[in-house]
Formats: sequence, C-alpha cells, structure tokens
Amino acid sequence: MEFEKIENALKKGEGEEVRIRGWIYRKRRTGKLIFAVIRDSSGIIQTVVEKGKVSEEEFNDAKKALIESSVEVEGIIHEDERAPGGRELHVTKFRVVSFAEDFPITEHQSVEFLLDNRHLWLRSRKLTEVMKLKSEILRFIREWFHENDFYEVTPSVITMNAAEGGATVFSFDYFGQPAYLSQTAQMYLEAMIFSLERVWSLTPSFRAEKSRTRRHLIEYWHLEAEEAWVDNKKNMDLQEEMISHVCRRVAEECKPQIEFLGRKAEELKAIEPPFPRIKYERALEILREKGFEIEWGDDFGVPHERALVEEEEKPIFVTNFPVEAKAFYMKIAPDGKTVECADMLAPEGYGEIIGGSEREESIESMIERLKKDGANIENYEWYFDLRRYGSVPHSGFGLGVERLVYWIAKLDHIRDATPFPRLLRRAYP
RNA sequence: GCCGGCGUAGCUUAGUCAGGUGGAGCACCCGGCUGUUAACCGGGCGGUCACCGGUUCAAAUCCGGUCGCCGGCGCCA
Repeated sequence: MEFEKIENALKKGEGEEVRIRGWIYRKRRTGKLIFAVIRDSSGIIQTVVEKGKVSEEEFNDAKKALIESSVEVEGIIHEDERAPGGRELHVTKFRVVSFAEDFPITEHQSVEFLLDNRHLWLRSRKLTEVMKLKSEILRFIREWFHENDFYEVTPSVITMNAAEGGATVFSFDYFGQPAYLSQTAQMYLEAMIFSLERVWSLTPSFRAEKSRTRRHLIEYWHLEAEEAWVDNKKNMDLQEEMISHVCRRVAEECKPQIEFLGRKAEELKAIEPPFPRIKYERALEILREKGFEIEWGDDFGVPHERALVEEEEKPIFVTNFPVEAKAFYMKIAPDGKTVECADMLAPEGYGEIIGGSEREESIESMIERLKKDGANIENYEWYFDLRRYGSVPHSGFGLGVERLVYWIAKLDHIRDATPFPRLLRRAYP
C-alpha cells in the first residue's frame, strides 16, 4: 500500500484502509488508548492507538514516542464526532521511524526563544501556512510575467558598483579588489532590455542599514522588472495589474492558508485596477491636514506612509517625488522639480511595497546628481553606455517579496515572511 | 545610531518597590485512568537568579559597569 497524504486520507470513507507518514504533532494518553495527532505537509489527523489492536511492542513505542517523533502509521478511517475534524484513523500498525528527544518548543514561547529555535519553529502551523503562501505568491508572479511577455533573467549578486543612493552596502574582498553584495539588479536589467525588451528577475538583495523596524530585513528577495518603450504611467499600469493578478489568484487558490492567517479572500478579490494615484505634492497636503509637519523635499517615514494608507482598501501610488529625495537614475519631470517615479503603498498601514520610475536618459543630468552624492563617476561608465547606444524610453520597478507576503498574510512582522530572517542583531540559525 | 523595556529551572513566570533558607505552571521521568481535544489525578527530577565589580553581618533584590535580546524612531525596499 502506498503512503497517502493526510489531506487525502481525510477524504476517505468510513472503513477505508490508509497508510500515512509524518510527525507526531500532539499526543494524549488515557489508560489503554493513545491519541496521537500526526502532521505532514498537507495537514493533520488524529490517530487512535488501542492496546490489543497493535502489537505489544508497537503500543509501547507509541507510548514512548515524544512530540515530533517521525512515524509511519496504517489503519482504518472512522467517522467520529469526538475527533478533531470529525474523522480519525484507528491504527493497525504503528512504526516509529525516529524517536524525537524532548522538543524544546512547548506551549509558552517568547519571540527571542522562537527566533533562536527558528529551525524547529518552522514546523509550526503558522509558518507552514506562510511558507506555502509565499511559494504560491511566487508562482502567481511568474505566471503573470510569463503571460505578459517578460523574460526572466538572472543578474549577478556580486557587484563592483556601490549601488544606488546613500544606502549602506556589505563589502568583501574579491581576490584583492573591493566588491559588494547587490542591493538592486536594476542597472543590469536595464542592460538586458536592449535585447529582450521586457525582463524581470528575482534575486537576494542586501542592505547593511541598521534598521530596527518590523518591515526591514537585512537580506530579502527582490523582484525587479524593467520595460523598454514604457513611461511612468504605463509602468504603474503594469504594477497594479501584476499585484491584482497575484491577489486574485491567492484568493482563488490559497483560501485555507490566508484564512488561517486572518486574511479574508474577499479583501484580496477587491484589489483590482485602477489604484488611486496621487502626487507627492498632494500627499503633503493630506499629511498636513492630518497634523504632520512636513516640508517639501522630505521623504516619507513610516508614520507618514501609514497615515496615507490607513483607511485605504487598495494600494495607492504616490508619484513625482522631489528630485533631491530620489535616486540619480530617475527621469526628471517636465516641471524640473520632481522625478517620474511612483511608490506603491499597501493598504491598512502596511506601507511601501514597490518603488518604481521611468529612467533618466540624459547622461549629464545623471552625472550632475551623482556628483552631488559624492559618487565615483567612473563606476557608472558602463551604465552610461546604455544611453549612448540606441537609448529608448524605459521604466522599471522593484518589489520586496517579503513585504508583499507581510501585507497579504496580514503578518505583524516581516521576519515571518522568510524562513531564516536576517535581522540587525541576528543571523542565526 | 538614539530612546524605552526585559534578562530567575529546558520553556513561561512569581518574588525586586520594602535585603533575611528562590515558589509555581508547562515539558520530561514514575504510577493511575478505554474517548482524549493545551486531557486529567498523584509523586519525582530540575536553579552560576545574564555577567563583572561594589555596599552590607547578609544581595535575585540596593549601587556602578558590561553583554544579550525585544519594541519604537532615524535610515531604507
């Protein structure tokens, strides 16, 4: 007999024989009966081991086996209202594959202890559901790019460019030369649009900033796209279509995962184009009406973003930030003061999930802004070549995958959107 | 980097204000129970009170310092 996934075993009828394998999730004993709840990747089922119905040795093994012991179990499915879920497995054969030692995680846990034991806490229901959801979100993202004529490309994560803005980078010795861990693949993607026109990539990105917030990871999965012949408006159209596609597909296919996590499928179904678009200037007015003291030129902090989206049900775009608040590669707008950029802020106060812009084509304008930042112009020569040989209008955007998961899964901290979070004070396990 | 909080058994904690032999629940072990749902009942095992120094007859407790973690801000996706 083949092993059955627990999900399927639970669908079998009264009296049917099944064989499952997994880990002991909970165990209760009462005299001659042992109730062992078994979990595998698909779900959990209560098994009943009764003295006399299995060999003496098997009964004793079942008695001894602690939580998280791995087991193979055969038995008969019975409907019983006393069982969680109304169905259980009456065991005829109980084999312990490996006896677990005392499992350190018990009913009361602190954040610190769970992070120290992340490798074990990944077995919890919550993280299991989040990891399944993340896998599906990535699948839907890939689905959308494929349907919209994008090529998936694989840029390098090791770079000589100390990258954008003033963001801090991790540096290391590359056979005697200084090199850095990438913060963005954007410039490499820009190079590739001249052959592939529409490209996207999924890479790890690294930020050495000492950020201590619930929405920052030191290492995160960065999804970036770059599109030839596309301006900032069309760029926003693409972003809202992609996000809406992912939300709709999650609502359709991941209902058990999201509802376990407290996110209603209807809330995600309601996410569809168009998303509200407001200019930075208008956002300033809204913030001032809400009592913030904020000057033209200031970038938004967490409280500002939260205030802009706390009452929204869909994500919003904030466009046309002041030139001095954004990176050198963003195209300067006709007004001369702002850039053709757009930040997508997730609703319910979750804040920025995407940053995008139309790219500057004037080499002079970029050099001027890079000099203001004190950057070494020589490092950008190859990038300027992209403007020298048949430049075209183009735009792109970058999305923090964990931020998307954080919002969709309604998490209270981004660390739970990734299996082994790298945080300011933690890179173990 | 700044501000705040916390650190007592494997885990979660009481005790710290007001110095005087560190208690409990969970986990684990032993025993009991033929329908448990975080099972229950009885017993047992388990402590460098984060670390270093000081005050005191006496420090988990008071004082000084160090380290670690958490939360918020700043910075950023």
